[in-house]
Amino acid sequence: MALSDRKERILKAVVDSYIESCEPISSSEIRDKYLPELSGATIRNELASLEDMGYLTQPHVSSGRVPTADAYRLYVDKLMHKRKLTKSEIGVVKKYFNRKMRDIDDMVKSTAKVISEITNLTSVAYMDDIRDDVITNIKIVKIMPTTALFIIVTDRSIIKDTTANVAEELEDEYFDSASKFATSIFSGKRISQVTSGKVVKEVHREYKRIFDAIIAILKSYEANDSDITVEGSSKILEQPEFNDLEKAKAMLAVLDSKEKLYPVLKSGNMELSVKIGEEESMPDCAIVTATIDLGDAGVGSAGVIGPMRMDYGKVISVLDCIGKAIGAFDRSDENDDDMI
Amino acid sequence: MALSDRKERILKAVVDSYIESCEPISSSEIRDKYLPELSGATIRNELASLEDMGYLTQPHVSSGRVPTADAYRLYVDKLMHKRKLTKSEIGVVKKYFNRKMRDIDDMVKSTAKVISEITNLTSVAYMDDIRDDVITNIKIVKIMPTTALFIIVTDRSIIKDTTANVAEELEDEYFDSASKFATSIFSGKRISQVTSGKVVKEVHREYKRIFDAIIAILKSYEANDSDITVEGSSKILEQPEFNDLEKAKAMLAVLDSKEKLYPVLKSGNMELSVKIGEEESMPDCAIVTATIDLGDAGVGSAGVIGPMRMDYGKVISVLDCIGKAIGAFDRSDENDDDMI
DNA sequence: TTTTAGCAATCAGAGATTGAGAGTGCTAAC
DNA sequence: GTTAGCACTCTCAATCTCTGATTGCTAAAA
Repeated sequence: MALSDRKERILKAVVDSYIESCEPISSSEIRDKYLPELSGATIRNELASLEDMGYLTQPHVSSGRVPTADAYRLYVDKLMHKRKLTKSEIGVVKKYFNRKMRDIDDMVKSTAKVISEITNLTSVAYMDDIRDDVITNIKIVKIMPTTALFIIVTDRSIIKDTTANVAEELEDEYFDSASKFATSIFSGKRISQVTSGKVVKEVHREYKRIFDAIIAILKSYEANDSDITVEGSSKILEQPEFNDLEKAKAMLAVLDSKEKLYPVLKSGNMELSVKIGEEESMPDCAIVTATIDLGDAGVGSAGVIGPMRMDYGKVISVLDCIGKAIGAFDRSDENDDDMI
Repeated sequence: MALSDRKERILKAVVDSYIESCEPISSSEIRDKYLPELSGATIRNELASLEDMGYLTQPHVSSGRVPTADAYRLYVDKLMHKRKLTKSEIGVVKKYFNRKMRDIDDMVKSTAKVISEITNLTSVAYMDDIRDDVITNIKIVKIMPTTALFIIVTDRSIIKDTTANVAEELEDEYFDSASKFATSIFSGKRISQVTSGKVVKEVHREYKRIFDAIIAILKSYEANDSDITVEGSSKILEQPEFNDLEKAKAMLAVLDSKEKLYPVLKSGNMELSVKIGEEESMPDCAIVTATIDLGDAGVGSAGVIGPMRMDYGKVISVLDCIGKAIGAFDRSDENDDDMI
């Protein structure tokens, strides 16, 4: 059942207004600020009808209307205007990405930080898990008398893991040949194959310990919920809907705990996912995430967590812009004249 | 001016009670629960005297007494009983540390997590900065056609930094000799010396780009305030003193921002530091931190941030216990039979 | 001199009451 | 189908009152 054009305009006015002020809006306010060609009574009739259809509610009988989750859904899918970022906002993005990134972790943290700074919301960023990565190269390097560094390169990321407990008598040459052998065995295999024990079946006497170590390392990196970065969790408190201390507590408890956050984030796997009021652990919240391709560094996701009443147009534009900025960063890096 | 024994007992009763209940305590409650041999009137006289001396205040005239920062100071320094950890608490610590630690970061995060879990307070942990580390070994490894990994080993930690933009034609042998040469130049030098340009003065034509890359990497790791781990920041909201939303916001804003947190934590450099209400950015808070020696992995600090009204005895015991657990972990690691 | 009992005085906090203001739904006219 | 007008409902803030907690002071007792 499609809404009439007038109903849509009124609904959009309600959502726009509520996003801006977080106050229920009255019929007269809609007339004054958005639709002066209609009378208050007409708007009231339409509001009552929209309420019957489930798009609006009233906190109490003598207050204005407030959008429901359904209204936000429709708003995002159909009514909303995307808005362009301002110069200064683009400047902020550039500031964050026009510098040397130390590693993936640095990249993820910067991404979260810039999103939070521009949107003024709590942001999240994380790399996709590495189970489906395909191993391309393994190197083992002795860096201290009894310590070796295992470097496992995949098609999408690089794992560097220090392991102590190396016999002193093993020399560089041993690790060179172990590296070559390990590469020959593991390369082309998915990490999930390796950890499930499907790759190493025969006993490779000489390198058994090395192989065991590699498998142990990969296992420890699987399903790694601790790699979610959350930025600006205190910003959630700036939102009027979380002025209620109990709600604020519940919300922050989820943001604080990667275990609780993991299922909230990892469920959708789309280019752009907008969840509105769908998460039980975060009532009245919306979660907007986008896939971000870091090129060589891997694929991850980033987004924001905020009240349903968030500026979706801005948030989506920001995620879009950051995706592009990271792409540009990747390219500039390759054309850099810092080549060694 | 030393306090009489009776005054100390009364003061200790007030602090103990306030730590437990966060309620102002009245003279009659002190008598009933702590000092039944005294009468209410006598206690009232002493309370008035302690108030004159600056150890107590009254929220309002018909309420009980509340300790001041000075009272907590005296309590920690002199009156407090340290308390032993329970079996189950020690069990929690063991659970966290009896597993393979992936790297320093993993270690720091676990430390923060276990502290927060046991004390039910917000915890922090971080590694000391690396400026004074002495370089012992440098290795450069080609891991992809145009990407090299720089490994810089110091006396206290290991830096692993991926750098793209390597000319394809450079072979393993080149990096082997570059590694050896770099080690010969840099080893024994402090990182601060290298980044301030005091080491590389002559132009080493052949390896200039390599050296520049090393210096750039070290610079990016200096003064690294982003490596503070905060755990359980939402727990601060469980404390009654932060039921005031404005206070909670201010507090969380500091916890959220590593830039603001850095000066709070890095000022004291003692074995055990107890700051009570000394930080402007965190009024009514106490910050307890202890130095934690991770052996090979480096030296760091960990502690808690909470209301002045915290269970100091427990907190200090926990930090102590964790210091020991990490020491034990280090040793067990060395005697492990997983040796390669 | 120190301690204690008793009592008037003080003040916060919880309820109850009130009035103003906001906004609606309904009805009847346009 | 649209609009003006009005009675009705309900929240919110302000005000008041009452109760209970706790003190400091005074004067007597130890």
